[in-house]
Amino acid sequence: MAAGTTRRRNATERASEIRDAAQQIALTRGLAAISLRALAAHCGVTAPLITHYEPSMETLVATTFSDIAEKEIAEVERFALAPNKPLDQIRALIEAIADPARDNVGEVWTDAWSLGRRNEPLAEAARQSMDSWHALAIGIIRAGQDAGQFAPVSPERAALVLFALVDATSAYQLVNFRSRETRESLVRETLEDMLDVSLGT
Amino acid sequence: MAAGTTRRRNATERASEIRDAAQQIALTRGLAAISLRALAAHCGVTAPLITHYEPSMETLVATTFSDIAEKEIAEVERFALAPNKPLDQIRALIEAIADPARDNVGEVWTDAWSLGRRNEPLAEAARQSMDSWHALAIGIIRAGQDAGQFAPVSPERAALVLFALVDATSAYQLVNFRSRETRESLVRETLEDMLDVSLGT
DNA sequence: ACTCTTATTGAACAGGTGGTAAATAATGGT
DNA sequence: ACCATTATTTACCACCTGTTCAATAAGAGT
Repeated sequence: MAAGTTRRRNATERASEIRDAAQQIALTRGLAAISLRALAAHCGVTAPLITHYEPSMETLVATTFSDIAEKEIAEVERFALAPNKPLDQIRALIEAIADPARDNVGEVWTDAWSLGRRNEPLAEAARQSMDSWHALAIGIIRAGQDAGQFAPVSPERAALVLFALVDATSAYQLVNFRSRETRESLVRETLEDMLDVSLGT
Repeated sequence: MAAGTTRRRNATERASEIRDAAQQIALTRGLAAISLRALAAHCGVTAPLITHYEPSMETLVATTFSDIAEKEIAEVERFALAPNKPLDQIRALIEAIADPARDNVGEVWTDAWSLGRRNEPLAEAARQSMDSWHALAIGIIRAGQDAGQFAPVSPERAALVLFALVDATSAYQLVNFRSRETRESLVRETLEDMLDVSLGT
């Protein structure tokens, strides 16, 4: 900071700058790396100022996770629902989820489950975003069944299995278990079997 | 510590006391709670003494995880392989895995995936124990198929799906997503569908 | 120019983290 | 009874965590 020159910013602007910083830290160093000092350094500001805007790190971690997760869901939903036919939609969904650009978000999800045990707001945020994901999948699966293109399994259970596989492989990736190709085809082929459809590579 | 009386223990005894403490801390407060101070307090000893036995917290976390995971695998394996018929074995496997007494270990697994990203020895330990689990399941599945009782799916893929569901539901539990019954039946019913068998409740 | 509001800082606190060097004292061997 | 070994402690280090209080100063309104 240049001598005596303290930049002053309006509250809402600074607040969103801090939330942006929190998201960036979470995506690059994990949810556990969100701290007053890390945020302060990232914004070029002192620690107490962060406290002024975010009195509780616990809830900031939760809202940061929620922001990241909901943003991704919205993006994937837009991409997946672009096609008209359910078969193309489920293909788009799988394609979007498998995108390596999604890796960072997957890491944040694993952090959320681990930290959620001792951070109830975070646990609540995780449950909510999980429900959002399931709702998206269930909608597509129902439509496909109504069109007679998907096997008549329980949409709820199929969605549960789908994301359980997605989430597990996402965690596996953090410790480099198996290859990306193996992890991805595990999800794809199991979904193919469940719905009795063919998803492209 | 009473005045001037410093208990002195032989090295191997103290070493295993520290490792036991690490396991206890991991199971009750998570892998991330393993620290020099926590171990020292738990053993009623000063921090540098812990360093004397465990020069690296990073590797201690990894070995602690490995100890916990391998011990559980050995126990479950003994229980699952007790019956003779593969159908009874897979039932026993599922029953053992679903045991709520296993919850703490599940939490440690989720910690391992999250922390494994920045702790390579831990990641390596996770991969190894995952392979142990898969080997156990694959053996049972192969035997069942040889006996003509299980559907002729790829044993490797079936095991991968089985544990992906187990691992995901284990993570879900940390944030109280869905009920235990829902999580458990997700695993059981999917396995029933895959192998075309009936597993008791 | 002056005042009021408030964004921001500086300085401290108590406690946590892993880690090191050297002094202390208990033990086992002779 | 003495000595050598080594388990253990004491005293540090540098750095991290969240938090509080009062001082500072930038900006908005008049």
